[in-house]
Amino acid sequence: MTANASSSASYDTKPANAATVGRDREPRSLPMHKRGRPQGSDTDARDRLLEAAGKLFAERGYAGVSTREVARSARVNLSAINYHFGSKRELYRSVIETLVTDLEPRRSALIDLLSHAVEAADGDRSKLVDVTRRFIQGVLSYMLGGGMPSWHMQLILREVNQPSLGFDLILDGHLNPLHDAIARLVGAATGQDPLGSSSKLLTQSVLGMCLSFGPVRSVVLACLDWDQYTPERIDQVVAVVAPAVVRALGLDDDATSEGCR
Amino acid sequence: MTANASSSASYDTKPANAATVGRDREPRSLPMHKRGRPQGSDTDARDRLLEAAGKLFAERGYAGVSTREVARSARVNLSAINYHFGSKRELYRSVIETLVTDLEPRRSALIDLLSHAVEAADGDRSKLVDVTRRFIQGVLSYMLGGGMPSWHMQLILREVNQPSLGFDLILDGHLNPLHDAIARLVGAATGQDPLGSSSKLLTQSVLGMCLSFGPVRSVVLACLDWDQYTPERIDQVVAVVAPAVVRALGLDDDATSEGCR
DNA sequence: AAATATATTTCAAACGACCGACTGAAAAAT
DNA sequence: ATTTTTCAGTCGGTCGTTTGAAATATATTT
Repeated sequence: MTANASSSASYDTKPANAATVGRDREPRSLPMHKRGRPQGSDTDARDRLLEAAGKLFAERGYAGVSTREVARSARVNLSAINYHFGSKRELYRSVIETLVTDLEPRRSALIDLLSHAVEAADGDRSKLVDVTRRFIQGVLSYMLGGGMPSWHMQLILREVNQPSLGFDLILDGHLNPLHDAIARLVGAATGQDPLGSSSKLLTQSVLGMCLSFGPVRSVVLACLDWDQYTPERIDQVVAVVAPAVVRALGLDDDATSEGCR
Repeated sequence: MTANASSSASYDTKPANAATVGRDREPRSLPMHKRGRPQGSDTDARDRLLEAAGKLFAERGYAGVSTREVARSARVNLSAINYHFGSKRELYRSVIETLVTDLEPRRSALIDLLSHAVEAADGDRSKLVDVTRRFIQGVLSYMLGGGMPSWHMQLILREVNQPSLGFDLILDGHLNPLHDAIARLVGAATGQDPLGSSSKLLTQSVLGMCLSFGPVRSVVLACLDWDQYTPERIDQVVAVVAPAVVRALGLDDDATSEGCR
């Protein structure tokens, strides 16, 4: 009956409840899109719950959001939460899991860009400069541009600032792979071991330069008296940050930009 | 004068007995804990409440902490919260207010260091390099070293990430003054207007390089497999970040370190 | 020095509101 | 027939806040 049923509750006579462990629902018919109640082209209640819960949890934190509020925001009945996820905690865990999964394309795109380009540069510092510029451009326009629901980064930062459920998921599934890829660029730029602590620390600095414009945007906006990011303003940020990162990585010491003066 | 704001109604001619709910509780007060005001040697309950509440709010957020928990953690009776602050919200506001006040010495020390040193450098780039190094050293050892309760920065970041009560207090009272002072250094280093948007954005980047090691420390620690910061590790961080900031500010382009090659 | 007043703190209990979780059913789409 | 979803509750618990009282430290006045 209950979707939770962690201990016993093996009612074999009853038809299986939907949400067992994880999102491994695995219905037999692949093309089965929607069964049951929802009419027309409306999306699944489960998906709506994940979306609404993600937004609310990012805005106000796990404890700051009630299940009733999530259900109302998702235009779904309260019981649907326990039906699909079993508990509020499991809902939160699923939100993080879905988040890491949804971020996969962007993440692997950035990682591939870095890995291939760094390898292709093969020590050519002007090419490394170009890689760095494109990487910063990609990261910032992703984080600041409206291409993705803005609560993604907010939820990540919240989990990073106060690790709870899902920190390991985010760390292993998202942050560490990104970190390693950037560290390869850093290593190529500094000539040091990408796995050494110096490279890791410098990588963290570079990441911090980007993060300060994304999740911690409130300070930027308040300081510059901006109400929101626009494409022009994002370009402005990129125009400042990208050269700063290039310099921080020591990639401008030879005749790449303006030469020695 | 009672610390409570609203409730006037001091004495209202009500006979002391026979008015309340008729609970006939015999005194039976076994004096395991003395009632009333404790001896003056102990710090007062208001301070203990502010300290305990700050720690808890920083750890788990406003909604994640109950007033009962704050009272228990401060070893203070629950009623003392409403006596001293009137409500949980007011307690939180007072915590932020006290935080900004307590940070005053460190803040003004950093600001003075920057203002005077930048003025004294008067364009001398090698002196600016030195200022930058000392500034980064000061910020990082303050944020990472155990010199101050670690929940300060955590609470600030929380408020910055999700502005609520106290965001304006923190912004106007702490972050903006610091930001302006750093912007002066940035302006001196780049030769641009410290009040221009380019300087402000670069300042934000520098701040981000430091923040990523402080409030967002969980990622650093997990990535480098550190359990905590030690003095040696802080030195290591400074040794990486300070030169990176110097380079990001473009302060190493002439004969400061190794010269043009 | 004694008496008094005031401010601080503890105590036990209660209030209504909300919370997460659960239930048993019915309805609708597949 | 099965699965999804809504509905209208109920359960025990916790929440923030309030109350009335007593006890004690400190300040002020006598």
